[in-house]
Amino acid sequence: TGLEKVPLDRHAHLVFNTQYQFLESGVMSRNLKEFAVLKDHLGKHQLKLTRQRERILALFLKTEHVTAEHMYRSLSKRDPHIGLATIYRTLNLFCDAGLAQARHFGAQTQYDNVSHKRHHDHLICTTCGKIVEFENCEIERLQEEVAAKHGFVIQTHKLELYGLCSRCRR
Amino acid sequence: TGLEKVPLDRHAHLVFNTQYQFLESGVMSRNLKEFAVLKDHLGKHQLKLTRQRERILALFLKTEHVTAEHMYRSLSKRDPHIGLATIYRTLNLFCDAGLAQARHFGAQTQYDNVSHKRHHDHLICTTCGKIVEFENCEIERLQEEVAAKHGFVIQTHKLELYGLCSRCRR
DNA sequence: TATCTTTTTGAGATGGTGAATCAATATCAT
DNA sequence: ATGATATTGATTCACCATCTCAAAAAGATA
Repeated sequence: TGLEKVPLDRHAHLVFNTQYQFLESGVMSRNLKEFAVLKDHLGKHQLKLTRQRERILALFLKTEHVTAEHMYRSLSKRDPHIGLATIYRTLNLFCDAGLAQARHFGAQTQYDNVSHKRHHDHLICTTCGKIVEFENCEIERLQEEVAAKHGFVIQTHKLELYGLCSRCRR
Repeated sequence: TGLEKVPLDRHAHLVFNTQYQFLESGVMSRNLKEFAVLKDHLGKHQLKLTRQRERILALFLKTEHVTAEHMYRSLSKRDPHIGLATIYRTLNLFCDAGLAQARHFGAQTQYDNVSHKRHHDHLICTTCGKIVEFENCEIERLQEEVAAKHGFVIQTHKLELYGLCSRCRR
């Protein structure tokens, strides 16, 4: 799903036509940074700002991670004719723009809001299914170290520890 | 794909009938430990040892990670009528037995060989899909520490770092 | 070993996700 | 306002993994 298009070199003035009034201007003013990132990406790749893209961004920024299906259900309430394909396309666009990140869970794809930097890691009991969330700075620091050693820059991570909780061990 | 069945309490003698001769005994003698784990799991859950399960295990143990499709192609050469469904079922069985671990990458599911502990963690480039395997004892030690703090004993874990490799960052 | 119960198999059907298609529509530079 | 270009959404499509079920195999029993 890569953008093959060569970036324009005339993206100095990213002024969009005033003909199109932003319906979600309230939401956007509270997410100026992300909105600017999107506009920048659109400008650089000769893409257009649409009502759908704006609405999808507004909803996307409210949550930490969503699936396309989940967004579809939410957006349909207001916008009964929004297409699921548009949501998939737009979420992939957000990935290209660096606002979102796709993660494959089971059969479904989750789109994480990159601006919510908090990643919670999980301890999962293999017997009773209990899940405990934790955070460990030291582990995160070591992860950065490992990544750097291999020339990577980390965007996000997933750490899951599977085992037996104290109750199930007895 | 959980096993709902209640474990038998008569699994003290896990002796399988000699009527069934292990076709892959050579391979199995080189993987006694994993084979024992499988037999133990089968015995505990009233499941049967079959030629297919044995062959799938034998091939599975030779590799570090496979997809069901990949195994299907390999096994079909010798066993033209092996079913893809059987491979999926058996790989999921291995996951239940703790021999394999499913990892969803893109649309497909990869099954990792857990006995290859040395290459258990992954660095994944979100742009080109490149995967680098790594190992870090210090991280594993901290994982144990975190788990202990919450009363858990770790059986296995999954650590995936997503980011940009050096090539894709340019 | 023969018999009997239970589990497993394999071929095909099914379900569900995400992407491709394309005519109609919207954006935005001029 | 106009025209070139990109986007939309209904639909179709492709793909992976699971489900179905009659036939076959495993293995407990005698």
